[in-house]
Amino acid sequence: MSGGIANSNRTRAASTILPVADYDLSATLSSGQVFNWEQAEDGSWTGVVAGRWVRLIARPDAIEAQAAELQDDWRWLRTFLQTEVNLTQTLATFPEQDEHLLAAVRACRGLRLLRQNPWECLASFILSSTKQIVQIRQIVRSLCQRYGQPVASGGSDAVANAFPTPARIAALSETDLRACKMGFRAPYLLAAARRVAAGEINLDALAAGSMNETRLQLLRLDGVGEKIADCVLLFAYGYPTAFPVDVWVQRVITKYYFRNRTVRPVRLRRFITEHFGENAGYCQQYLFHYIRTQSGKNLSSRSG
DNA sequence: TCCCAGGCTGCTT
DNA sequence: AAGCAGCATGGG
Repeated sequence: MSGGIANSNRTRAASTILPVADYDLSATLSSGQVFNWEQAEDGSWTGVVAGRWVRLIARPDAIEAQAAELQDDWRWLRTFLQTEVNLTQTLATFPEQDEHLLAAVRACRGLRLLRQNPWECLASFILSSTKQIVQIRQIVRSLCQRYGQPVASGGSDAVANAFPTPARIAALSETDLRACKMGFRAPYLLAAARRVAAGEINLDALAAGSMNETRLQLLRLDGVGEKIADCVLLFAYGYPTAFPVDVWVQRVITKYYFRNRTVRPVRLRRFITEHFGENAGYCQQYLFHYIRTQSGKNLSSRSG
């Protein structure tokens, strides 16, 4: 379509500067949304996005990106990082008069929601159940190193590995997957990969449906319940009201908004919808990251 | 040693 | 409908 003449007018480079204010790259990449990013000694982060290795460096009001190869454009990265989102406008939609959420925003300002590939997100969170984030990272890393497509790297390593495709995983055995230490989650991941690879579930087409339609499709998968579905709806499909409730979020909402009294699921859902509003998912990520990094200790069930 | 982890499934009440 | 054991594996 676009011929060589058009391309020759464009700047092709292996690095770029993405201007963006209010972006805490480290908080964002370590906040339990993604599990396949590594931070170097110098503070830079490396990962694979849309099949391309990339190094990210936080700059004042910008993110510097270095790829392994020349790039015609950087939409794949801007989409992933969501650099066009105006954080001030998003935060302005948060509920006023919520001292706990305000404290989280003060402590974690610059935390962002990413826009991930649906398969990688779905597979990662199938592997997440009853696992600590550090362990999820280990499993995902192992899965990528063993079965992911090698891609050219600009770092000290010659290659990096993309997240394995549904077809690649579908061709493996449960034993192959258990070698990545994913335990009882192996059959769930394998079955999901096979159904996606067979076209029984089209993750790309789901983006065209409503949030509830997409949720129902995700819930058809064995090993995927409310929480994992909400993670995929929020982190991959970008539905701003999706609100994953894990043990941490359950704990913090019970403590902050219900005086530590037990809350039935229906009531909890109603509160979340009415209180957090149009960007509830963003609120959730701030609360989650806040309690895990700042005041997690006084929320633990042992001291609770 | 014991409890817990960005849960879900299937079996009991 | 709601409660609950079991599930693999590793961290604290």
